[in-house]
Parts: sequence; structure tokens; C-alpha cells
Amino acid sequence: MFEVRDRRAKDAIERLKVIEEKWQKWWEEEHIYEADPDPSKPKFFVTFPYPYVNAFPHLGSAFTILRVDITARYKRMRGYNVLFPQGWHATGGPIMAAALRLREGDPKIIWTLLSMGVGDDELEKFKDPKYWVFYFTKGWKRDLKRYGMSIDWRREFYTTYLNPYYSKFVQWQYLRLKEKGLVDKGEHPVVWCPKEKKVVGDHDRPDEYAGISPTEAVIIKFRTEDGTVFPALTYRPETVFGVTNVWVNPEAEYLTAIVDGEKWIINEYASRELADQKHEVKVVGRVRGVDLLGIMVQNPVDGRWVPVLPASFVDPDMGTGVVMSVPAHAPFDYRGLLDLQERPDLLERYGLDPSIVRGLKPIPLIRLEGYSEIPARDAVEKRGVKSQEERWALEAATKEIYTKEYHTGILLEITGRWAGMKVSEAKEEITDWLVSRGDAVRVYTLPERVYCRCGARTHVKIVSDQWFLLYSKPEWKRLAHRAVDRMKFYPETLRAEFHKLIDWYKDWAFTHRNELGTPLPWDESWVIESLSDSTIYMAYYTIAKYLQHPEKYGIRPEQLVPEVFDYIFKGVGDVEKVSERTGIPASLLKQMREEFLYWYPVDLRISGKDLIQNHLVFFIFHHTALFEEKHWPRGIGVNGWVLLRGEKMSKQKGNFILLRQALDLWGADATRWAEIMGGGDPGLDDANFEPDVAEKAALELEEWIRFASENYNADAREEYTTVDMWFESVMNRLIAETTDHMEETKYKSALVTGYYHLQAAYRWYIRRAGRPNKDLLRKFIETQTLLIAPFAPHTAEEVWHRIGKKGSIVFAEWPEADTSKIRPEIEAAEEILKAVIEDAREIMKFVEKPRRLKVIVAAGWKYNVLTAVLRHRQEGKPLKDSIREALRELEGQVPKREIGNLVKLLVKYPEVLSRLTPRDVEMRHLKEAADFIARELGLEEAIVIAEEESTDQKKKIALPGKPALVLE
RNA sequence: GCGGGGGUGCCCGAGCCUGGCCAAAGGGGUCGGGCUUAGGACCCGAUGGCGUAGGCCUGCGUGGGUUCAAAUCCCACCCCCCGCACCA
Repeated sequence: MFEVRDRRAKDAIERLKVIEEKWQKWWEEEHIYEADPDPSKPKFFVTFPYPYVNAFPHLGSAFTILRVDITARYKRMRGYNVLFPQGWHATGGPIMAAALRLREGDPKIIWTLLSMGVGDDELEKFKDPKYWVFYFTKGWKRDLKRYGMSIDWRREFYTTYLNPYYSKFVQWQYLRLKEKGLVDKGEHPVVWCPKEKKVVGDHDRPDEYAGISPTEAVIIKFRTEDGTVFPALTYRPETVFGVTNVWVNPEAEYLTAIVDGEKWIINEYASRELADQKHEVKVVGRVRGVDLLGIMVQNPVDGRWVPVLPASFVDPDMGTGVVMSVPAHAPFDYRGLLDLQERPDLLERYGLDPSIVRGLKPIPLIRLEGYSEIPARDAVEKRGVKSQEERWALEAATKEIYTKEYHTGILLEITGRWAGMKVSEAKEEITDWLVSRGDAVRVYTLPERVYCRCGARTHVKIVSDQWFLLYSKPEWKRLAHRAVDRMKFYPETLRAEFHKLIDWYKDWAFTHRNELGTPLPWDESWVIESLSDSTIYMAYYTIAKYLQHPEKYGIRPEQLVPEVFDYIFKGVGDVEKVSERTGIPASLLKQMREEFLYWYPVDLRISGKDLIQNHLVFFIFHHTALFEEKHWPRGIGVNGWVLLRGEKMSKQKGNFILLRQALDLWGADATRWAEIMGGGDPGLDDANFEPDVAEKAALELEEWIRFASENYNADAREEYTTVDMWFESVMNRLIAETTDHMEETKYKSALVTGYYHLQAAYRWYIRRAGRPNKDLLRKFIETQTLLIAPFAPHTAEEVWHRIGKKGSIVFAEWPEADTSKIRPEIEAAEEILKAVIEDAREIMKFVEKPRRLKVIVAAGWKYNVLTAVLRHRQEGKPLKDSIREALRELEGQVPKREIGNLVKLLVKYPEVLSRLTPRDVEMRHLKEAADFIARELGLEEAIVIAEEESTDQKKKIALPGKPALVLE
């Protein structure tokens, strides 16, 4: 699918790969990225959310972790002691489900594994979920190393009971949360497989059923004279006021069942679903739908008697199989009723007298702007629907009417005390009222059929003794808000978003079954679900170095009683006693405590935007519950996905690249480069990876190695000229700008500024100066290499050594902008020069064979005026006022008859204010560049003269920063 | 629906917070020139329309508004993307 076609790029990449491997090996041997507490240095702790290890990293995950690595590298160069650890996430269902599916021989799983390079002979091993964890953990680590990640691998770990050390840590967390009253037991609706008796997550279903979750619905009871209940399931209980009849499917079979002591007519599906939702259901008989027709039932809200009628659109397998009919507001009902009225044979077929529907008319109960009294009729007629069999059109009509009525519909008089209210406001109240009268029951159901992977039809079950994290608690929310107030966000707009999310969060069901994870400490039949075991594990990194290495520190999992973590993370308890109780040496406990205190809190957590609404909120919540305020997170950075050639990556479409494939194709540095160039600034926009950019990057990087090593000690010019002054100014300014971008994690901007702009400046410098100044050339080579070091660390390290620097560039000092070298007036003068050349080019289009250019620099008094104007502008005055003020100040010092002309020019070219520079500087600069101008334009000569000395008529249009030009 | 992000020149993409230097950075593509045995490599120029002196006109989703001045600020509308809880 992807290949490097360009021959030169291909060769360059191969050479770069050799260099990359060399330095990776060296870094590892030197333990460069292993960070231990060092009180003499400030620390910086940066993390990437541990990935779920059911596949290898692709360009998307690689992008986010690259932003973490760049942060780590930059901070090291700024003198920080940086901790960048990495762990692996195995908690949850997908791996388990995939392993089970493989045992069943699912071709999709086989294909997925084979496409990631798993050998045929190895497939067998993946039937064990553990193998997935080990296999992909290893794979990730290998890929990240090749990618040049500056990770301290001593702190690596994975989750679940497979790692008892980590499980102990998670259990400590939940024991303490429970003590604080932040977890509780409750009920929770889930999608349930009655055959396998388990919750059916997305990974347990065929793809077409993914994403469908339980929705709230209401069953309204329509009773016959003898009390038999026709339970109509509806999403719109408020429309009960407009019921004209009840529908059943005449071809279906119904059950009679005793539900909570009443006799109900329901379908098989509802009998199962209700039984799983705390209702007592006892099936006592069966009845054909056709035999229910014509029965009269009573509308509970107004006592009207309405008939049970046949409708083919009633799905006998959904809901209860009984539907209430509101023809004024439900297109299906409207059309269904019309069918019966227009075609008496439909009724006669079931032995019903057509007179039964003669008097039935839609009963409006909602007023909807832009529609008649009967919106359902409008929607049906608009689409020309002729029969209830036209499902698709009726679905569309239903969607239209439901949505509009819900949001803008107003209830009519017929609804009694709700008249005048909006549907969206009255709905819940009406439901409560119906329920309180015993005329309705709240239930959960699925809006569509959902099948389990095992083939069974699922329904909604209410799970009891489900455990919840009580995010709804106001005290907890308050703490979380406070944390958000104190944090730094990249981009800053995230702050408001997090405040909203914290308010929005309700309680979270945090225990699952049949998944990998850590057992709930007080009820091991549950496992703590994946988001909930990943909230504060950054603290675990600080001590994973000790816990995960029993060969070195001798700690066993069973020694990790809760008191150990209390002591390490909170300083609670007596260390000697904890030591005595656990057998862990007190000195080691103290060391871990010290290490935690040194590294914590997390300074910056960088993640993809997908984790904003879940993990990152949990991350904040749990820290505030468990840690002292000084240990709450300090920063969050977020970035978008990675598109590949402008499209979402998708295995199906074939535009999908694993990190390892990218590394094979372009090597580490070029891949990193292209990822950042695709959109490395923080934010919610997606980045776009272009393979061509990676190829180009490889060429540029190799070129830089060549250029730097050939020129660092090369012979160059000794004297220091104005042009050198210009380049030195630009270089320092670009350093400052790049540094600002780095601080904001705007890595694309930093790379554009620190590399592309600097390179462009150097090119112009050479064009201007011919040969570079010797000192500046060296400075340029050093600066450029340092500025790209976080992005292309291997290339930078190579250059660093080739030019004879000692030590690793990893710890080299980030360039400091020398602000004394930044000379705005020189840069402005250079801008003027460029403008002169550009303008002259424009004029040359119209002049035949010019030989000479006269550059007429504006008269001195004009500079005085503009200087004053600029001063007023900078005070915030509008342009016009600034000019007026300036002229008033300088009254008598300017030639009156020329004022009008100057004002006109200034209004036309306000940009000259931005490059206003002292007249002598402009004059000198242009004079020195006269030969250059002539050369650039292909003229014999260019001369620079003052307006005062010129006799040309043109001289009048000269402005400071925009000399008059005369070509002859 | 709720919440969030976005619509810029042939394409990608910066700018928008802090209005004028924005016909709008930088790439890519295309065209022309240079270098060269050749080049997909490198360098220079052009790339909305018109224009025989540096100009004029049109223009940053659509329609209004504020302002001496708007891609940038305000209002309304249209369109696209993402999340909404057992998917990590």
C-alpha cells in the first residue's frame, strides 16, 4: 500500500536508520532516560495514558506519545529532571472476548492477528487472553524504543490480576474510597444475554449491533372491564391524552401473564425483560393476536373506552408487543388508522365490523409551529405515504415529528394541568403522575434488536448490587472543580470543558464481570472496570521501580497491605510499624516515600481527545479524593486524531499504518517529523499524516547532517557586517518564538519556526552575504541542531557528535535567545529592502529594458510625522486620530502643502508603520545593499538618494519604509 | 437532542483570542527560468481577475451588523466532524 518510491529518499532513510539504531543502543547503555530523584534539579513528570494492549501502536497512538516525548526532551534541555514512564493496560473485555472468539474460530479475529504479522503457528497461543497481554506489551515496547521514546523502562508494568503488585495498589484505592463514602451499591441497566447469562458489551456483539444501549421507556396500562392489562410500551407517555385505540399485531402470538399480581397481555420478549427488571412475571397462557381484536380498553387518563385494533407495523418482538395509538402525533398510527378506515376488508378479515373505526378521529394534544392541528398527517401526506407498509417513509416521518414536538411542541388544553408547557418539560412530570397512580411502569428496553455473539437475542436487565463511584456527590464535584481551577490546560479552552463535565457526571458503575481486571477487594465476584482502575496510577510509576523488581528489592505482593500505600502516598502511619507488619525494610519504605514526594504531582498528562470525557475526568476526581492538594495534577494537554492522507485511518479502506510499518518505511526521525508537521499543536482538530512529508523530512534531515558536519569547521568570512547583524537578530528572535511555542506544547508551530523559518532566514542570509560569518555559521549550526533535537533526536545526536560536542544532546542546554542581539530596526530595514525589490519587479513588468533603479528615500520630516503617528497608534488610538494628533504636535515643522499628500499615502499604505525605522538606518541599509538590488533585478545599477536631493517628480510618493522608485 | 470542534485561495494548512504589516505564512501541485549528460535533487520567479510605474477589482461557509478599517469583533442561518457510559 505504501512505499518509498523516490530513490534518493529511500537511500537517505536507510542511512538514517543505521544512525538511529546506533544512538538508541548508546542511550540504553548509558541509561540516559532512567530518572532518579535529584534534589538539586527541578523535576518534571509527564505521562501518556497507558494503551490497551490488544494491538500494536498505529500512527494515531504514536502521535500522542510523540508529543509526550517531545515534551520530555524539551524539559530535559531546559534543565529539568524528567520522568517519562510507561505502562500497559489490559483491563476490560476486548482481549477476553477476542481470545474466546478465537477459540470459536472467528475468521475476523484470525484476520486481525494475521494482518498484524502474527504467524499461523502462533495463533493457537492467542486463545489465552494472557498471551495477548504479553505479546502486545512486548510489541509496544519494541516499537516505542525504535521510535526514539525517552522512557524510563524500569517503571514499566501492566494491569489486572496478572500483576498482583498493581492489583494491590488498585485495591488500596478502592478500600479508601469506600471508607470515604465515595462508592455505593445500586441498580444499573445492562444489555443482557439470557443464554450466556452475562452483560453484552460491544465486543461481545457482531459489529452491526455495536453502540446500542438501554433506553428509558414507559409502559402505560390500558385495562379491560375485567381488569386485564394491555401494557403499551412508549417513549412518549405524554401523548396518552390523544389515544384513539390500542394496536396489536394480529398475526403474532401473545402471552397472558401475571405481572406483579395483575393479568397482562404481553409478548414473549417483554416477559423476559420484565422478569429481569425486578418484576414478578408468571406466564399463565397464550393467546393469538387476532383474538384480542375488538376488545375495549380504558384510557387511564380520561376513562375513555378505546378498541384494540390490528396493525402490521407492530413488531411482535419489540417492547411489549402492545402499542398505544396516537394518530394525531404518530405517523405510523395515523397511517394505520387510515388503512383500516379506507379498507374495510382489513377488518372483515379478522371478523371485525368496520363500524368500529368509523368514529375514530385523531385527537390533537400538542401544538407544533409550522404544522396543522394534526402534525402526523402533515408528515405522512408530505411523503405521500399510502400504507402502513411503507416503513422507511414512516420512520422518517416519525423522526421528524418526534424531534420537533419534543423540543418545540406545546401541550394543549386536553392535557389539563400541563396545558401550555413544553413537551420536553412536561414529559417527566406526566410519567411520574402516571406511575404514582399505578397506571404506568418505568422500564428500560433496547430501541433495536441486539444479538449476542452467541446468537441469542438480548434484552435489558437491571443488575442489582452493582457498585458505583458517587461522582454525583456535590462535595466531590467541588474538589474536582478546584483542581481544574488550579491546573494548566493545553489548549486553555479545555478548562471550561472540564468544569462542565464534572457537573454533568452522574454516578459511575465501576464493577464488571467476565473481564480482565483487579478483583473488588470486598467482593471478589466483581472486577474493577477498565476506566476505574486507571485513575491514579501515575503515582504507581513513582514506586514501580521498586515494586516491579523483586529480584532487586525483594518486595512480594502480599506485603503490600493498604497501610504501605497510606504511608508512601500520604505519610500516614508509623513507618517502623508498617515495616514490622509487612517485613518491608523501613529504609525501603522511606525511600519509596521520598521518591513519591520528589516526583509527584503529575506536571503534564498528554492524551488524545477521546479521553477528555472519561479518563481525564476520572483522573482529576480520584486525585482530589485520595491525595493531598499539593499532589493534584498540574496540567493536561490534548490533541486530535491522526488522519492518513486526509482520511480517517481504517483497516478496511487499506489506509492504515502501524507504527512499526512507518518505522520500516521512513525510520524514526522522519516519521516523527511528519507526524508533527501534520498538526502537532494541541487542540481538538485532527492532524494529517502525509507520507510525502516523511520522505521529504528524511532528505532534509540527512542534508542537515551533511551541512552541519561539512560547515562547522569550514573556512568562512571573519568580518561582521550589517547583514550578519540582520541574521543574528532573526536567529535570536526565532529562538525566542520557538521557545514560546515549546512552552505551549505547540510543537508544529515550534518546528515551523525553529526549523523552516530559520532555514529560510539562512538561505536569504547567504543570498545577501555570499559567504557567512564564521562565528554566526557555527552558532547557526549549533542552534539549529538544538532546536530540532526534541523532534529528531537521533539526527541531532549524530550532528552533535560529528561537530565534536561532548556528552549527549539529550542534556544539552536549550538555546537561550540573546535579546540584546534582536535589532528590530535592522530587521525592518531588511523588510524595506525586500519591499523595494518586490515593488521594482512589479514596475519592471511595464518598463522596457530598464538599466538603472533610483531608490529615493523619503524626506526627514516624514519620519518625524510617522514616528509620532506610530506612538499614538501604540497608545491605541485609531489611525485617523493618530495622524491628526501627530500633525498637530509637529505643526510648523512640516511643509504645509505636502501634508495632504502624506496623509493620503499613509492611509493607503498603513503597513509602512510596521517597518518604520530610523531614517539613517534605512538609508545606510539600502545604500549598502545597492549592488545586491541591482544584481537581484538584473539591472546595471541601483542608486539610493534622499528625497531632498532628488529632482524626480516621483520623489513625492516616498514614504518612510517605502522609498519612491524610478526605473530608467 | 445535549456537549464539543470546525468550514480560508487548485489541494493541505497557518492566521482569528490581542481588527490595519492579509491577495492572506508555509507545504504540495502547476507553469516559467537557472544549474545540469540527465534529473523525481537543488536555486530563482509566477500561480484570483484586470492593468504599459509600484495600481484597481473580487475575495477567507451564507446573510446582516459594528468600525475610518474585518478572514479576524457582534447577530442569525447553512453544512461537516467527534463524544454521550460496560468501547477502552
